[in-house]
Amino acid sequence: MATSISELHQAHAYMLKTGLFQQPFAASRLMTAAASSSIDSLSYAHTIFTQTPQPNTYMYNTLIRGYATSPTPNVALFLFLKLLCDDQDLLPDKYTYTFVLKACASLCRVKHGKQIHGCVIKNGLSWDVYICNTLLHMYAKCGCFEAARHMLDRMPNRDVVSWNAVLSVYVEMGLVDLAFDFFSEMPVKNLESWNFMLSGYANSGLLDEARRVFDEMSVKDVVSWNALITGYANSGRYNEVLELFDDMQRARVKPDNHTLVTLLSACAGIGALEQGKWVHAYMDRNGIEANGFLATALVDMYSKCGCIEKAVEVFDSASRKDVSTWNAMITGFSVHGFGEQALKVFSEMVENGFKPNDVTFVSLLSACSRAGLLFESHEIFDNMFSIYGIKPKIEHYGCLVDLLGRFGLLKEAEELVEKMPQKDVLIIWESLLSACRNHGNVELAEHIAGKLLELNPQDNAGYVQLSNIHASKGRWSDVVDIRRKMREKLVSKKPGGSVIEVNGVVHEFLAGEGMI
DNA sequence: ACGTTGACCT
Repeated sequence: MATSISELHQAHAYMLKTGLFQQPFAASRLMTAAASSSIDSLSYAHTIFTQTPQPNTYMYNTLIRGYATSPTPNVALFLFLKLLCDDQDLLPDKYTYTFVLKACASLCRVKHGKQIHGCVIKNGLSWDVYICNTLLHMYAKCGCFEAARHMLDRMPNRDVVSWNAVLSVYVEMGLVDLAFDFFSEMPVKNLESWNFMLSGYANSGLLDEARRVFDEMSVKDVVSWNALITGYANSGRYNEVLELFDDMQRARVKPDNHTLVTLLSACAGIGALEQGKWVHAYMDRNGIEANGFLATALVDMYSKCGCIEKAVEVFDSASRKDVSTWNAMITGFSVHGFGEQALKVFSEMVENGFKPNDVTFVSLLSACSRAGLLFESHEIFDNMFSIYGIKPKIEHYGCLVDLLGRFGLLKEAEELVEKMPQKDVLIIWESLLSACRNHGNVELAEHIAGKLLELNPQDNAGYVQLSNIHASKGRWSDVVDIRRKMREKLVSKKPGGSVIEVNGVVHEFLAGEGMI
C-alpha cells in the first residue's frame, strides 16, 4: 500500500508505461490507494478518475466516499449527479447510496437526502440495513427527528446501529434530555450506545450525570474513560482528571493517544510539571512518538509549566508537525517574553509551507504586545488579511490595542477601536481604559468609561477602573459616588486566583489570602 | 475489492 504521494506517482507512471492503467481494475486500485491514504491525496484520486476513459461504479463509489468525509462533501453530491446523468450505462449501487447519503448528512441537505431516499425505494433497496441506518442518521442530522422516528418504527430489520444513529445526533447537538429519553427507550444497547450517552453528559458539563452513567456501565473501554476524563478536563477540574487517570490504570485500561493528550492539557492547566513529565516518560517507555496532537500537547504543557527549553526540545524533534504544533511553539515563546523567537518560528512555519490560521496571529500579535514590538505588530496585522486572507477578530484587535496602549499611543488605539466591527467591543474598551489609567490620561479614560457603562451598565471593570483613576487623581468624592453606584447594581469584583505546583502537589490560592 | 453509529491539542 502506498503511503506517500510520490509512491502513488511512481505507481501511476509505471502503470501508464505498461498500459496497465487502461485496465479498469488496476486503475481502481490505484485510485482507492490515493483516496484512502492518510495523506491529503483526494484531489490526486480525482485526477486519476478524470483520466480514466470509462470509470466504473466502483471508482465512482471510492471517490464519492472520499469526498463525503472530506471538508467538501458537496463534490460527492456533484459526482453522484454525474453518475446519474453522464454515464447512462452505469447505475449507482447499494454502496453508492450509503456514501452519498453520508454527504447529505454532513451538509444537512435534507432535500437531496429525500430525493435519494426516493431512488433507494424505486430501486428496491429499502431492505438494506446499511442504507436505512445511513438514512436515519441523515434525517436526524438534518433535524428531522420525526421523520427519523417514523422510519425507525417501521424498519423491519432495525438493529442497535439504527438506534445509535439517532442517539448520536441527539448527543452531537447537545440535546441531552432528549438523548436520555431516547436512550432509556432503546430496546438494545451496546457499548457505543453507553459511550454516546456518557459523552453527551460529559460534553454538556453534566459531570455527575456522566459519572452515574459511567458507574452503571458493565463494560467500559478506553473511549468510555476518555469521554469522562475529557469532561472533567473541559470543566477545568484537572486534579480529578489526574485521579481518574490513576483509576483507569488500576482498571488496567491502556491509555491511548487521546487519553494522553487530555492528560497533558490537564497538566498544562494546573502547571503540574511532574505529572506532565511522567506522561512524557510513559510515552518514551511505550514507544509512542511525540508527533501531531501529542507533540502539540507536550509543547503546550512544557511551556505552560515554565520549561520553554523542554518545549523547544520536543518541538525540534517532532517529525510530524501540524499548524497547531507551530502555534503552540509560537505561543510558548510569546508567553515567555521571547518575541523575536516567536517571529522566527513563524517565518520557519511559512517557509515550511504551513498555512497560518487565526490562532497563529493571536499568538504572534500577543508576542509583539508582550515584547513591545510595535513596528512588527503593524506589519503582521496588515499581512494577516492581505497575504493570508484572515479577517482580524476581536482577539487580534485586542492585542494591538493593548500594545498601542502600552506605548501611550492612546489616540491611535481609540481610532483602531472605532474601526472595529461593533459586536463585542466592550472588552477592548476595557483594555484601553486600563492603558489610560497607566498613562494617567483622565480625559480619554472618562470618555471611554462613559462608553463602557453605556454599552453595559452591569460591567464591573468600567466602574472599577474609573474609580481607580479618580482615586489616583485624589478625586475622592467621585470614588465614593461610583462605589455607591456599584453597590446599588450589586456589581462585585470576583477574587483573582493563582495556582502553583510544589513537590508534585498543586496548590490554589486566592488573591488577598495568606500564604501560610 | 467498497458500506451504517464513537471522544483529543492552540
